Amino acid sequence: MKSESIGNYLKAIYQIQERQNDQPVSTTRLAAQLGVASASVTGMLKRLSAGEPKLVDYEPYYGATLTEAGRKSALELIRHHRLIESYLNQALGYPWDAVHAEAERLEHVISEEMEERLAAALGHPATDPHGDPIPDREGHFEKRDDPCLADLADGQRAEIRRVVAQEPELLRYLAGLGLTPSVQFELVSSAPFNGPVTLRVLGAQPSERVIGREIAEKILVAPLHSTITEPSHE
Amino acid sequence: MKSESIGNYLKAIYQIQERQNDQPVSTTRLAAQLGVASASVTGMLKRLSAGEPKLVDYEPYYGATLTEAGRKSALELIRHHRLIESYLNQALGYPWDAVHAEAERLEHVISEEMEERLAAALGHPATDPHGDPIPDREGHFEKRDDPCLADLADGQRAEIRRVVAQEPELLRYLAGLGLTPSVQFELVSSAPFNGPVTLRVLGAQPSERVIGREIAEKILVAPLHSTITEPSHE
DNA sequence: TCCAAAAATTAGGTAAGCCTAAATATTAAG
DNA sequence: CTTAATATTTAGGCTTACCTAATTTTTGGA
Repeated sequence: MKSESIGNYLKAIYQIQERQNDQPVSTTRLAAQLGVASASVTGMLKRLSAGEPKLVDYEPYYGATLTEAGRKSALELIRHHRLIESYLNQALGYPWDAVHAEAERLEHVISEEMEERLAAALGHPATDPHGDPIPDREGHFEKRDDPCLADLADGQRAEIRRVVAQEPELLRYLAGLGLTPSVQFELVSSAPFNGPVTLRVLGAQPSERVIGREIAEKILVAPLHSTITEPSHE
Repeated sequence: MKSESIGNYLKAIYQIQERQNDQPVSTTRLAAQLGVASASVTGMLKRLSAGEPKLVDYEPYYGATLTEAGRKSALELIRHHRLIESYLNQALGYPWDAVHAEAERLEHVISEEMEERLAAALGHPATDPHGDPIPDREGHFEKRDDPCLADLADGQRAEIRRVVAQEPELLRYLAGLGLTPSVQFELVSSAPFNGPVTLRVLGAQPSERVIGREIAEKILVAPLHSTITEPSHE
């Protein structure tokens, strides 16, 4: 990687593109994600699209997309990040809300050797503590399109697969509610008008949880086959 | 730490001062250690002695010494470095010749939390894989003044305490000879005119080793009480 | 279609850290 | 004690990665 800054741009472009079906990323969006001024982004995009190797395709006033080389670099950083998060959590006992910040700095400086050793020590895990998939060394990973908790029908059972968030406060809140990957639950009800979502955590006492819609959309799940249909009251 | 570069200057000044009884460090010496031009060093020394907090005392044409604040920062980095080396070696199975390079980058980015967790995971070790002492969080550590292997008298037995080197080739060479910290040996002879040093590794088969004087001076030892006096031939 | 708001770019600046070349200080040797 | 060699600093430049302010382009509504 040319520099830490360049890596951060590539990661940001990758992540934004991922959320918007590979559409070009706007200057403003990137600036917001990176916390820098738009003018700085314009400058960097020019550099990235001019340099050798070309890391992004950039069309002024239109947007930026990663080239294959840029995608490769972004995924390598993401692999580093998620392996480090996993390692900090599993080997060093970090709580899941603290791993992101540490990984954010470490991801830029670890060697290929360290990457390999971390992966090996963890048994080559497929996901990090938040359920985010860890790309392999070639940048491949299973692309899932899990529905979010808010998409479930009332009475449906599901397992938490992934929590799309890194804010420590939110993560601590969810951990406090027992809503972490691999936990199973049954959706009780989704209030209308984007109201709160009520669910029952299987095997927890007490089991009922009520969370806001916004948060429910950040929890990705895998519906379970054995759906128990509750008698509907109306 | 203000920046990675500043950290490297502080570490370098500390290490040079250590080797020359806290005497002021010259621009040229620092430049050589850091691999930068002398003019760059002059510029940085000005910054370091002007900034708040003041990290070095700098007298143009005379030299630089660390202030108490500079020493603190340098020792924190050194603590990071040695803890990381130890961890890489013990927990991740790195060979001792590979830990330095990785630690050199990681030392600048780990948090206080990670420092603590590494130390705890290792049981708060006193030395790193090369036998270098690890300062505690306050920057305190036992200052020893171990003699080097070349200082021993013929027939004297000793234990290797520390190997003052980070070049991978040299470290691999020594590991190949079985000359690593805590290994015990008996000095057979020190050839005159700075000639090679011959020794017998206790409990090794074959046990005889012959190393150059220069290398022998990088191996610090602790003489053992039970000295066996060989019959002197002349 | 025209025009104001929003988005993006250009222009001009800053700080960190490096560089080379030129100037100056110090030191050591005759 | 002078001078040549060596050490150090100053002067002037470069790149990266930011910034703010001004300008230009695009877009969406009346």
